[in-house]
Order: sequence, then structure tokens, then C-alpha cells
Amino acid sequence: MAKVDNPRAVAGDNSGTEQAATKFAKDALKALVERIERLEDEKSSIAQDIKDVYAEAKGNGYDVKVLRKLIAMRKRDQNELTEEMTILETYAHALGMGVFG
Amino acid sequence: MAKVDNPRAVAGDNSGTEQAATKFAKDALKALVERIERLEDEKSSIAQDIKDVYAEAKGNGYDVKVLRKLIAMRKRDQNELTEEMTILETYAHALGMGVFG
Amino acid sequence: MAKVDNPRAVAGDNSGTEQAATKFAKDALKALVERIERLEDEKSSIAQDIKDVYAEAKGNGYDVKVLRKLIAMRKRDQNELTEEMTILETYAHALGMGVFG
Amino acid sequence: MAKVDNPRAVAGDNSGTEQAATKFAKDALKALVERIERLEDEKSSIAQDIKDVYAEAKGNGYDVKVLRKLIAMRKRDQNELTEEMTILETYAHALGMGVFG
DNA sequence: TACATTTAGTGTCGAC
DNA sequence: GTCGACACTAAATGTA
Repeated sequence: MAKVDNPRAVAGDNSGTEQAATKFAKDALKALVERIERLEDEKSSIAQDIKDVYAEAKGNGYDVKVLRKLIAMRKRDQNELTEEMTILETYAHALGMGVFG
Repeated sequence: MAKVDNPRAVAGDNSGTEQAATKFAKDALKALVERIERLEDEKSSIAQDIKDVYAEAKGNGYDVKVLRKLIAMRKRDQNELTEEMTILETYAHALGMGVFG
Repeated sequence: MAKVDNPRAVAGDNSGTEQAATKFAKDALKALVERIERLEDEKSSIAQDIKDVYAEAKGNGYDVKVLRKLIAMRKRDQNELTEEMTILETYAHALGMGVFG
Repeated sequence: MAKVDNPRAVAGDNSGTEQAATKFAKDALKALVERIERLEDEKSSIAQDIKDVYAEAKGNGYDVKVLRKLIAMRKRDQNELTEEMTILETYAHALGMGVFG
């Protein structure tokens, strides 16, 4: 098991007058970690929401795969998109594929 | 297969009395897409927040790479724990044993 | 740690005249597992070869991303491909995107 | 960006003295694609072998799902072990400690 | 910039 | 036959 249950492991030194400072350091680290974990929870939650929306859309007859492609395309730079399609056609043509006419 | 049970949902046909229905369908698609994009924006926003927190932590002298590892480990350990219980049960079942009996 | 070092754990019963049979069962399981792991090693090895070829191609000026797309397209059923493109165009048109003309 | 340092490699231009060079480029692309496809065939073949082994195991009364979990665990445990050592070292370093001391 | 890790998407399998 | 879960593959991100 790899979990670090004991923050003391981080401190390295609990002797003498360092105790208070060490405790502060431990608390700060703990707060930091928990702050990040809270944000990651939120992110996961929204990711789940997105999945739910797609599932609902599927129930309404939409083609989810195509929806995803569509949204991905809307995100991408137009120039890049057309350029990529161009080179894809070029390659396809070089191989004698007729997909793009 | 790119299935569409109800092609009318996104049909380009605007003739006759279909106009209103088509418009509704278009609006529905538009609303759906924008809803997803809004959620993805939120997700990206939170991802950005996380990056900011890491950057701030780095400014405070934390080792970001180590932080990431730590958090990943904390996340994974829970999964491992539950997975280990799962496989134990599963394994017991596969051998025809009663629940841990 | 989740590793099952001791196959005896699988047996559940080593008493009496069951010992020999249990040993056979253990050996059979061990052989099975190792057989699968050997095959997975081979698979990983070839996967690595493929990565190497792509890297080499990249060094020769090929666009790896496009190459992957191209090869993926060659694998897919033509009817499915064109149908998916059709519906994608339909959706895109409904949203007023001009990508496909 | 779909970069192509050497567009000549796949150019469709067949005019003048470029013909021979173009043909070479086409052949090179074709050879490359087929080489990758051959490797992918091998990979698929082995993947199929693995599936067959699992199917055979299932026929012999093994619980395939459990088998998969077992094998995944065996693979992961090695990684975890080494990862745990890595993070320990990393962590020690982040705290300014000498190597484990 | 190239590499490695992590995350999303796609295809496959088993259950109902 | 459809639905949902799992595993695998491919893309994106972050780091050195």
C-alpha cells in the first residue's frame, strides 16, 4: 500500500524548537493537497454531467459519436482543420483511395 | 453504424409544413451542443484553476511534480483498496466459496 | 500491496487427500497465467515496433497524425464511413457551419 | 498544425521531370503504410490468441474476469513497487535530504 | 521539442 | 437484441 497517512513523514524532523514550525508546514501541505483534491472533485463531477447529457441525447435519438466529432470540430482552428483535411486527401490520393472523390 | 432513429430531428428539409418542426429540431440541436460546450467550458475553467494552484504552490517552494505524485497516490490508494476487496470476493466466488467463508 | 505471491491462496484447502489435486490445480493456473503473460509480452513488443516505425516516419517528414487517420480509415467499412460523414455534414449544416461547403 | 516539411513526399504533381520522383514518393508512402498494417496484423493476431486462451480457460471452468484481474494485478504490482521507491526518493529529495539519509 | 503520463473515446464483451 | 460495463486504443497535457 502506497498511501501516506502520516504527514510526519514529510517533516523529517520533529525535535526541539522545530516542532511548531513543522506543524505549520504540515498543516499548510495538508490544506494545499485538500484544496487541489476539492477542485479535482468538481472537475470529475462536471465530466460526469457531460456524460449524462450525452446519454440523454442518445435517448432522444441523437448519434452520440457524431455529436462528439461535431463539437470537437467546433473547437478546432479552421485553418488547421482544412489544412489537415487537405493533406489527408493528398495522402489518400497517393494511395489510390477514392474516399474524397 | 451512424444510427439516427429520427432523421427528422436534424433534417435540412425546409419545405411545406415541415418548416416549424425543422426549426425546432435545429434549435434543439443547437441548444444541446451549446449546453455541452458550456459544461466543457466549466471543466476547462476548473482545470485551469488547478494549474493555477500548482503554480502558486511552486511559487511557495513546493515541488509540483512531487505534489502531483502524492495526490495521484492518494486517489489511487482508495481505488486499490476497494479493488483488492473486490477481487478477493470475486476470487472467493470463483472458487465456489461462500462470502469469505 | 495487491500481489498474489502465494498460489496456495487460490486453493483454499490443502488438507487430506486433496493435496495432490490442489497442487495440480495450482500448477494449471500458474501455467495458464504465464502463458497469457507471454502472449501479452509479444503483443507489447509489436506495439513498440509500431511506435518505432511512426517515429521513423516522422523523422522522414511524414505527418504522423494524418498517417494514423489514414490507416484507421482504410480499416473501416466504406458504407459506414460515408454514412457517418453524411450525418456529420447534416448536423454541421443544421448548426450553420460551413466546413463542408 | 498538420506539418509536412517535405511536401514533395506526397505531392500529386506528375508533370515534367517530377514524375519519377513522385512515383518514388508514392511508393514510399505505400510501403510505409503497408509496413504498419502488417505489424498491426501481427498485433491483432496475438490479441486474438490471447482471446482464444481466455476462451479455452473459460471452457475449463476458469472465471475469465477474475483471471484478467489477477494478471492486471501482477503487472501493476511491479510498477507500484518501483513507483513507490521513486516517490520515496523524490520526496526525500524535495525535502533536501540526502539519499535516504 | 520530444517524451511520458494521464485522460478521453471507441470497440467488445457479457447480461438481461 | 439492446443495454451497460470493461478493456484497449488514441489524443491531450505536462515535464524535462
